[in-house]
Amino acid sequence: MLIRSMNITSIIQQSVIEAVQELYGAMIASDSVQITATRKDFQGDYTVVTFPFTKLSGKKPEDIGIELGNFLVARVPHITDYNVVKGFLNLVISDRFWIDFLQAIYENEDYGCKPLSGEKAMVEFSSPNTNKPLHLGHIRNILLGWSTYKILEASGFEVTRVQIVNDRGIAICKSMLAWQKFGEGATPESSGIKSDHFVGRFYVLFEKRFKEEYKAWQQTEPAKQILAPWLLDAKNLSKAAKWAEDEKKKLLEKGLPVEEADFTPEAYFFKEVYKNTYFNEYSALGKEAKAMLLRWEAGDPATLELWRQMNSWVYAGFNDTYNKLGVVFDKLYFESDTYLLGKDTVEEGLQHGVFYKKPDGSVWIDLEDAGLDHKVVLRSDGTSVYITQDIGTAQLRYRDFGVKRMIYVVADEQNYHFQVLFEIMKRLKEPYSEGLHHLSYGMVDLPSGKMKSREGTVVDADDLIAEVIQEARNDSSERDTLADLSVAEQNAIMQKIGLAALKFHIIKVHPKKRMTFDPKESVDLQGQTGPYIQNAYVRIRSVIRKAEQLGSLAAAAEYAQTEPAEKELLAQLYAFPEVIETAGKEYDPSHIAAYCYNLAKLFHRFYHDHSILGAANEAARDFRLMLSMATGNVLRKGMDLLGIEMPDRM
RNA sequence: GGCUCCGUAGCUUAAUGGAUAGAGCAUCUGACUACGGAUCAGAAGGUUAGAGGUUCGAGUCCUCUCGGAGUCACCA
Repeated sequence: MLIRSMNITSIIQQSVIEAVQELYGAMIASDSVQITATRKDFQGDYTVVTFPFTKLSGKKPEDIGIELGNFLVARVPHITDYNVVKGFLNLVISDRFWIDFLQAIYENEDYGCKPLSGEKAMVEFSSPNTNKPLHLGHIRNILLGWSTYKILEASGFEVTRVQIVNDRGIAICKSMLAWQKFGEGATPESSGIKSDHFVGRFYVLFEKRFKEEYKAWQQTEPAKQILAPWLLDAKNLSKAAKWAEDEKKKLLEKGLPVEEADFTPEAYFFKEVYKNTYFNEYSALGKEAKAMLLRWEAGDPATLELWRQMNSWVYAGFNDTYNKLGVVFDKLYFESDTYLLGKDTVEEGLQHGVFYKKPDGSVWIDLEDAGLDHKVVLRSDGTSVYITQDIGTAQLRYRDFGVKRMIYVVADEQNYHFQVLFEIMKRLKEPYSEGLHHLSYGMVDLPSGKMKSREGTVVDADDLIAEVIQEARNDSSERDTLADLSVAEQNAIMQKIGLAALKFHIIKVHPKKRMTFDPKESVDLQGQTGPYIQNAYVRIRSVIRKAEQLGSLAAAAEYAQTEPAEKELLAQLYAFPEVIETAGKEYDPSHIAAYCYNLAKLFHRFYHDHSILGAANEAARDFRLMLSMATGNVLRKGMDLLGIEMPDRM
């Protein structure tokens, strides 16, 4: 009985340990027993690698394989046969085992998921700035965050979904100022523009006006006086020359004309070297924006009102995008509430010697023995920096929810920041410090190069979503499978297909890898795509609809001999819980994506080669129906873990 | 320059240290009076950036070189 409820691979593992002890008198650890699914070209279901046992037994790997094989067949009920190829012992599992397994799971819609364990986790994702709409980079972030939440939940955690909204600072002040100066009282309603895009336009407008102002200033006498000495330094000139070379190369690669661009040292100076200084010290617009930030910090009512107005527009727009992506949050943390947090902790840590104070009054931490650097946590004027706020926010979250695991979904440009943050939390002896994890993901590039919001080369999230849905619609119009449905029903299906294409295309890539996003490929509906997997599911639904009057499926129990295509499917279904476990342990949804694709592929092949409803006998038909139902459930669950919905028809 | 990450077919990518590196796209060839062809089967395409090393066994671990990215703020 116990054996029945245990995982077959753990049974094999345990049995191998016993075998090694009985045959060779050696104790081995369970992780030295390597068990994998047998490769397709060989006979068998599971493979034990016998190379590691050569030393302790003094025998050849082949002989060990034979001895272990005999032992396992004699001792383990469901192992019926074995064969040995070099150091690989291939074990054959009985059809009975697989058929029993299928009986046990085919109606269980939560197969693969663990019950709640009482442990709590938190996932922070999306976390946008409130000065412009969401773009492709946010989409990767959101998909990873959402999927991580789903996977952790399936792993038994109670998960809280949060974002930290960067709703304050100079960026939003730029949008506010541009609206105040140039907006003429326009609103998203009056202009008919989606409200977050509306705010984003003013951010862009600010940058445009600032550039014009800067350009004009460059012709003035003070500018020339600043430039002249810089031009005399040979080091500067060589830097400028290198910059010019790099820029020219980039243009050539993109096939853009080189002649029109300005690559003089002057251009380099004003573009790359002096821009920030100009903004901070000379710019009239810069001065106004900074003044606005000061008024905001001082709590000036009119400024706060404008700020609330602009942000509420942005939130309405964000929510619309989140809705389209099927994403919700349990709690929002606003930077305007949290940016002063952490200071008390630093003061306290200062007493305990975790931090130290420099003569100028700034407070630091020495992390050199952890392979890191010295890091400032309070400025000399006593105000806090970015990391101070993160210290306080982590503590606040622990107080709010009691979570011992916090996952931050943030791009890899902040790797160092999180290394430092987590090290600080450890030294502060926070009870959850071991459970902090940075889910770091690579930035998204376009075939034409990097996305840069200032250069207008970002892919907008709303545009992209609309585009993939339109592509699904175009493709569907060439078929007539949905003609009897209402327009609303058809639209709902198009949305599921288009989003599946987009989401799967992004989430199938390992998070850590920087990815090149080709819009043309993201709307593909064939091959290794979301719609391919949906299509397998739709086929299953269609068969089940046709089979509904058949009743009990009792004859499946009499099915005796499985076909290879069926066993491959069974073995893949059997692996589902383990895949969820791995994805959860590694915080890596791409495992689930690969799994779903492989399962769909196996099903498509099985479906093509074997008739389900027209099977030779009732036993085979019922068995195959069960197998289809189980596959459908797992596909739906697996895709749900990626945030992808399955249509019943398409 | 220091530190970190990445480099796999033309392109996008997969592979708890294990068998002949697995897919998809694109290219070429087949399979539709069909349980839904958004499918299936096949061909062709690889010195896993390069050189050493550890190991019975290396795409994976170690060292170096080359190429790309990120970071090294009293910015966030």
